[in-house]
Amino acid sequence: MPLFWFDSETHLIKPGLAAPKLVCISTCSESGKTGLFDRASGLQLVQRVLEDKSVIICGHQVFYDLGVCCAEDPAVFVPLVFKAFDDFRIRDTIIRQQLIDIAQGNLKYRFDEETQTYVKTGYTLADLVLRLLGRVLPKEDTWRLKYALLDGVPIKDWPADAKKYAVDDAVATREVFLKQVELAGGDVSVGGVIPTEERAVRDAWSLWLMSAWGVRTDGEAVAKLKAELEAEQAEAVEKLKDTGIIKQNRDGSWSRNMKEIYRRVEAGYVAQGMTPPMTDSGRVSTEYEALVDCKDEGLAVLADAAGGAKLLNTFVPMLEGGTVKPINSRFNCLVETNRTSSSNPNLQTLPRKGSARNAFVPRKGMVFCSCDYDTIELRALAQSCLDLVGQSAMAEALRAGEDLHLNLAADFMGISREEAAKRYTDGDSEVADQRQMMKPANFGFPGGMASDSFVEYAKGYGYVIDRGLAKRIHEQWYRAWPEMRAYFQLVSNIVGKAGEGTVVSPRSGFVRGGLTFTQLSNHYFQSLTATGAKDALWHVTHACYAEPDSALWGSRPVIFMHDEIFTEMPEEKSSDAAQLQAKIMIDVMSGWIPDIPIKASPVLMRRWYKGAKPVYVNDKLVPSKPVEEGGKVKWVADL
DNA sequence: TGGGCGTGCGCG
DNA sequence: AAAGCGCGCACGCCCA
Repeated sequence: MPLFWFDSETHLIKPGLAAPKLVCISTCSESGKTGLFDRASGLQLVQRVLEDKSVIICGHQVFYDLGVCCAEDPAVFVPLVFKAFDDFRIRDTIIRQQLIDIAQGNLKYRFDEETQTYVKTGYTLADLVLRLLGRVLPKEDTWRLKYALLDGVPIKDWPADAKKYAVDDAVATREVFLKQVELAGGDVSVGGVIPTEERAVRDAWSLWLMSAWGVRTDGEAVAKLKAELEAEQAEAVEKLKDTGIIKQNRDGSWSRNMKEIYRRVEAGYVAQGMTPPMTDSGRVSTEYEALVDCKDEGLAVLADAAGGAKLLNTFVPMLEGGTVKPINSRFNCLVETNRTSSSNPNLQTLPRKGSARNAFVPRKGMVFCSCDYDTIELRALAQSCLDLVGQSAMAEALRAGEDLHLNLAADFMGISREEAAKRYTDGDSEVADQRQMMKPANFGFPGGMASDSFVEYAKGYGYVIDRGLAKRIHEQWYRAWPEMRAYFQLVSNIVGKAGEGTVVSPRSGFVRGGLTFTQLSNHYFQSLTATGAKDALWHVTHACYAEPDSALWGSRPVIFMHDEIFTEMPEEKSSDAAQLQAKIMIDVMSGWIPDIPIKASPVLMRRWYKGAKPVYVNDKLVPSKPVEEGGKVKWVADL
């Protein structure tokens, strides 16, 4: 298949405008022949190339360029672009390099031969040209950010360096691509495929579209949240301003005085005859627990105010932006585990407590659909055990429809699993509490956690236990899931004496290197979950954008949170759309985790509510809203 | 004044 | 024998 490289120059990206107007298209053929085309002829050319099923299309952050074309003429380009992804005809030099680097454990930092030091790994075109080709791609003082000035000017009248810069990028992308084929030991004649890249680019396209569509917030809710948080902070400042714990800046704002905080934490522990907790680098810890446990009145106030301060400073400005223009979080397709990340702003870490999530609202005429997988990482773990060690009690329990936390609680209480199940459904609070206490066991131990660390980990779930109890729970956990001994043995063998290993995931083919024992323990189930969830996102996105007959047509994914797809749906078809989304998610994940039942159920909302429960009226899924009833939250139809 | 770094914490 | 992971972000300190 012939390869074709292209790059676009555009007007600038602005908040709320992820795909700005096109100025020109530059191209490079497999033989190295270059071209430079104005907007109209460039679009025609890209269209022809997309239509030609014999061509593989490559770019550096190619999703941006494809998105720009789609924005120029959606009716023509959206179906063509999806078809090209369907046919695995798109390649991206960033994705390729990231996959190569993850396989070698070099994604974030790598050893630089020239300087003999570890350096941060970069992925701009200039970074890759320098690293792979050993030459400098001029980026400074070029036309890069100024192509809007040439919009409408015939290319024959462009300054020579403006033409050169545009073409150079396409040429450099080709050279980088070919070098990558070499690095990966591949064959250019079959497209130079790097393991899992063909799916990765589809995933990345889904995530790019999600970024570009963006998500809105509601002005009233944001203003209310901001006012509450500001009042709370002012109150804390009033209490702390004369203690030395905080100090006033020139502009009147207040900052923590770390020296005084360190001093007080230490003094507080010493006064109780204890040694203060330390950080890894030997400094006195100032985490929440330390601030509370040192029994210093002022630090207790500080500890309480910290959450609100973070909410106010990190999230409120972002939420305010969303009342004016869509929030275009950047979703990154690949981190070391094959999971995704989100930045500017990070929508994957919005606090569950507080009201930040409640500020998000769907666009007019739309409702939100949230659908997440039920205990998916444990299901992925069970599948991994079947694949790697040939058996899994966890898999059997899941196939029998049992509750993994409840099973563990029953074992621990010395009662039968049947009895525990009955008492739990009857609302027995002792069983419910024991079950709750087993959650950290099921979530922490698979990653290779030791029972001593479990004491701290359980604290986060609200359980204060001693080392002896932690050890007993750990042993109980091993008895419940005996395959985990073989699992850790296998992990240990792979990591070996060197303390570092490389693995190819059995189902996805994803390659990751430089793994330590605990990293690998987590890696198998985390990467398998990520593979399935991203693949599900691609199929949901496909239905939304490229399948006019689908119930999902016209819906738009807006946030992806590892095991959850959050979507905007036209209200009139939202019941069918939501149920189709859930079906796609289950079907796709079942392809990756075929031996374990997969569960996911959708819920509709007119605002982002945490923990929302689905509400059905006459078999139709309708938007849910919470109502307080005698101190309990009940979910009712929001019509 | 600005970048680098350590710390702590949000989420899954 | 021993072993939670991995993101992004803000703050405050340090050093140039």
